[in-house]
Formats: sequence, C-alpha cells, structure tokens
Amino acid sequence: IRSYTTLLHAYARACNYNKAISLFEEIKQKGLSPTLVTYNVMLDVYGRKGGRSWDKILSLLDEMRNNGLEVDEFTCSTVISACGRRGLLDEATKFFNQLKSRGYVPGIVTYNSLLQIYGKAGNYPLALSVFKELEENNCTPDSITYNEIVATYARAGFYEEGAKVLDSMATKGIMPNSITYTSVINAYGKAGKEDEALFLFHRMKKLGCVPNVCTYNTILGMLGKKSRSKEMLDILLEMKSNGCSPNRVTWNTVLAMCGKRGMEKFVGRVFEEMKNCGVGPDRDTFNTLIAAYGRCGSGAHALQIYDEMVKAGFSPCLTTYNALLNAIARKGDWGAAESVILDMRNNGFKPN
RNA sequence: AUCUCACUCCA
Repeated sequence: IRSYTTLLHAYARACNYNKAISLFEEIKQKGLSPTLVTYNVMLDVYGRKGGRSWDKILSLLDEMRNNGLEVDEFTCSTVISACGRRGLLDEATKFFNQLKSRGYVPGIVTYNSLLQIYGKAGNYPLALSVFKELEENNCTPDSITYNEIVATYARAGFYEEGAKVLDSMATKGIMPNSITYTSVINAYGKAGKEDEALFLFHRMKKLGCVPNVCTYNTILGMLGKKSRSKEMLDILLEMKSNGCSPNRVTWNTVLAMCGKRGMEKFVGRVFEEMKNCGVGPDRDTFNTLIAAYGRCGSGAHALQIYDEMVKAGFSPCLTTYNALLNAIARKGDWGAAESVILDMRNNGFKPN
C-alpha cells in the first residue's frame, strides 16, 4: 500500500487526477486497505481536480471514519484548501467547526490553511480572526502564518499594514523571505506606488534576500502596466545574470504589456519567442493573448487566437469569453459578439 | 509516501 500511495502521489503531482482515481479503485478491488496517507493523497486529488468533486471529498471522509482512521493535519489542511479553490468558504468553516466539536485540536498547518482561504477570498477580518484564535489556543505562528497575514493585508490594499508586519516579523524570530517581500512589493505596485515597490525590491537584495522568479514577475508586471519597457529589459537581464529562468508567468506578463495600441506586432513576436524558448502556452497564455489583441484593437487576431486555443486542446473559460467579447466590442461587431455568446452558452458558461 | 504562503489573463 505504501508503494501504491507513492504512485498515487506521483500521479497527483503530475495532475493525472483521473489516473490516480482509477488506480485508487484498483487498489481497493485488490483488497488492500488504504492508509491515512493514501486517503490524504486522494483528498488532495479531488481537491485539485475540477468539476463537482466536493461530494466525493465528503464521502471519502465518511469512508475514512468508517475504517476507523482519525484525521490529521494533512487531512484537515487538504480539505480546507479544497474548499478554498472552489470558493466554498462556508463549507470550510463548517468542516473546521465540526473537527473541533469532535475533539480534534487544530495545529498550525490547519490554521494556516484556513487563514489563507479567507485571506484569498478577500475576507480579511475573518482571516485575522483565525490568527487571533490560533494564538489564543497557544499555537505558535510560523513563517507561513506571517506570510499569509502579510499577503492578506496586501491583497486588501493595506500595503502599509503589510509592510509593518514585514518589518516586525524579525522581532518575533521569523525572518521575512522572498515570499514576504513579493507580497508587499506587489501591493505597492497595485496601489501605484512604484517607487516604494522598487525601493523594497532593492532593500530585500541589500539584506541578502534573493529574489526568485515570482519576485521578478511582480516587478515586471508593475513596470509593464506603466510601459516602462527599458527597465523591464534591465530586469530580464538581471534575471539572466542571476540564473533565474523566466517561466510561463514571466512570458504571460510580457505578453500582457504588449496589449497597447501600436504594439500589435510585438504580441505575435513575443509569443513566438516564448515557444522558441521551450515554454509552451497554457490557458492563461491564450487568455492573455486574446486580451492583448483586443487592447491593440485587433478583434480579428483575438478570434484567431481563440480558434488556436481550442485547436491546442485548451478549454475556454469565462475569462476567455469575456476577453473575446471585449475585443470584439471594440470594433462594434455585434454579430460576432452574439455568436460568441451563443458559443459560450453551448459550452455551459453563463455570462456574468 | 501525503498538507498550508507570494507572481501573469477578462470584469
């Protein structure tokens, strides 16, 4: 069962969720008893798989209980994060309260997962209440807790609060890392405080904290919004000399900044360059391309990319359709817009 | 053998 569990985990990591699910069935048919870890892996599989797998998660939890298995920190955080991905905050709260009423004492990992889903959903008062509760229960916050608090403030637009926590972490014995800095830099950038963001970026480096690809992507995105392309090139060169390879998000970020009047030529060029560098497009890349062409005023290219996206085997999502409609609306082609709406409905999406 | 934090796309 250990070997099978390892294999299940490998499938999960590779996003081969259906393979994991069928292997899990096979395991049970062979008469092997899944362990707590096996169940935890499967909960994670259903948590990451799209569609309506929440019921499946509940039935797995039932099955675990029927087999006499007690949940642990892995189980709890996995289930809570699964709720978060689906926007099922109430379900997460219910699950958490049930845990406690059954006598489970939540540990820091469970608290962290709850804090992160509330924070990500923009409910920062609730997120902060989790922090309060964990401290009251003598649970010691760790670096992830602090990073989540900083990210929660940052997302809510409270960059000063975020920066304050960043500065005070060290006094609690927890050093800010590249994740902490990236959160606050991003908050400054989103608030139009480019100077503060760049200052913090320099400060982190001066303090010996090494920026990673996410940090660089954050800076690139911020500069891109302001069309500061010269500085973007400097950043890309700095990445290169620091041995930090651009990832798909880096390319998507650069593509997004090409969505400006008169920059239409660059969209296609950057996309080609991306592929030449061995970075394959994902669904976000196609959404970015559609939006970028729309901003360039080229609805025709946007429609072309949509076809390319479908041909490449990616399923359009609501964002895709909204971006496409936006692109088409710019040229006033209501006929094309109606057919996109139709297409959207046929694929099971409701306009929002 | 398993979990929780930051970066890109429409609005």
